[in-house]
Amino acid sequence: MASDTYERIYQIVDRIPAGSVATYGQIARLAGLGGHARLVGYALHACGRSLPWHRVINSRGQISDRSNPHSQGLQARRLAAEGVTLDERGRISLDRYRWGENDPQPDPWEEPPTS
DNA sequence: CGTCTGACGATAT
DNA sequence: TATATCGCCAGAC
Repeated sequence: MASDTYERIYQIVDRIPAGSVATYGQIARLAGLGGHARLVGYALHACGRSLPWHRVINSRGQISDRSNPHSQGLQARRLAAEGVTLDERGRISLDRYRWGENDPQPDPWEEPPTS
């Protein structure tokens, strides 16, 4: 075990449901780390476990750059396998897939009031 | 024990 | 929207 801090992070990440994604900052907050998102990223880098780390992305809705480019492709592939689609720019719609806010509520403005 | 680095985030420009 | 900077913590040396 690396430390309680990391363990806490791993627990949160393990809770992310398939088809949803969470940001590093969001996880840091849920783990009681405040806004220290960097620790989440570093923890995941050192996890080396069967964690769904691919469901964790940065606040821009993109897959963060890392030392291993190969891992980026793997993450994108895994997300796609779970139904998370990517933009042409490689961005994900956080509004749509963000963990805890993925409630389908299109609310289509069918007819705007003209009064 | 000092220094550097890293899978981030928010703010300013 | 993209780029530049700073802050923050935990490991590796």
